Amino acid sequence: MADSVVLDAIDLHILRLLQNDARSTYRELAADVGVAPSTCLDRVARLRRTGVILGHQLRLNPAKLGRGLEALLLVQVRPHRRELIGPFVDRIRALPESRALFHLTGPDDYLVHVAVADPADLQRLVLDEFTSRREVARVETRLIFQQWECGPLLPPGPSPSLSAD
Amino acid sequence: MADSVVLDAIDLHILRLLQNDARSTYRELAADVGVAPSTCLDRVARLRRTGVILGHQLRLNPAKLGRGLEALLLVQVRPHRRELIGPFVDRIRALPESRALFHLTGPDDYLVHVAVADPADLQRLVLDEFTSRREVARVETRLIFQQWECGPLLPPGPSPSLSAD
DNA sequence: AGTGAAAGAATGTGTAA
DNA sequence: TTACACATTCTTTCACT
Repeated sequence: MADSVVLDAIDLHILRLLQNDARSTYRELAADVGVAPSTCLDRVARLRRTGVILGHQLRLNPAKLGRGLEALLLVQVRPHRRELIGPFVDRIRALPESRALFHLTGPDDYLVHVAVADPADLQRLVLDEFTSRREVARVETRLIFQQWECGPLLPPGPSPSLSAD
Repeated sequence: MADSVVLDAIDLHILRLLQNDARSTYRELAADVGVAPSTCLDRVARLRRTGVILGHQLRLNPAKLGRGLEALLLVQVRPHRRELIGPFVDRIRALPESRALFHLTGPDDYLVHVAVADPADLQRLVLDEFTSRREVARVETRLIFQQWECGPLLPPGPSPSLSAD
């Protein structure tokens, strides 16, 4: 499951187009890539089967949902043992405020990306859901001024621009 | 983009279902929610128009694309002035290794989520694209052991409908 | 908000390279 | 095995109620 899959120029072209707009139809993809629509269908089905494409996700605007303030919480869990971090991870993932959770190297064991209504809501979250837990030794809160998505994720290598045309 | 949007129980139900599977058909949504398919279409179109739904994103597996190592880079930019950070942000966003970029409060000005091939690739990225830049005062690298998506993003509070700005 | 029809897309089958 | 054309089925979308 962690092994690389062989992707040719057509696969990469399709992935690049789908990352621009995940709702493109197979007709549109086919026209851009220069193959038949049914071939595009086969290619995408294969990418999905081999685990390159994990799924389709809806991107929502947190501000429009009453969660206009986002923050990253750096969390130290002590002691850092399986029987404590399992329940910790489960609990954090289940919070409606949590957007993403990372287990990291370094002085902070976890980074939690949260979206809340306002500073008072953030204070409540930190006090009631983090520092009140026995295994949480320290929480450092960093507000997010602004965030950006970055370019499409594509394989590294000498020819990142091998487009099929 | 900061206009108030009022979401009723049907909107929230649709959003919850679409976050579970962004490829659900309007027929399936309609059956689950208990309205006509065309009503679902109208609701989703409105959520899209009002900016609640920002778009559909393809979720890819970085490991399958030869980027099996992910890390978070905490970056200090000195001096932290507009004429320096504008080009910095543009450059980082354009890197094929960048997945997301955050401008933060706290001692580290930026957090960059990157996906690379291996530790040597990460070392090259840090040295050639970060510490070699004059405005980058410090880079702290934290490897990602594991990461999790969290539950659906929904409005806070006991009231099923609200307005947000 | 719901109904039904027309347009369009997804998907399976057969077939040739 | 891989790509393609075609046919069938299902979905989306729009005019009307």
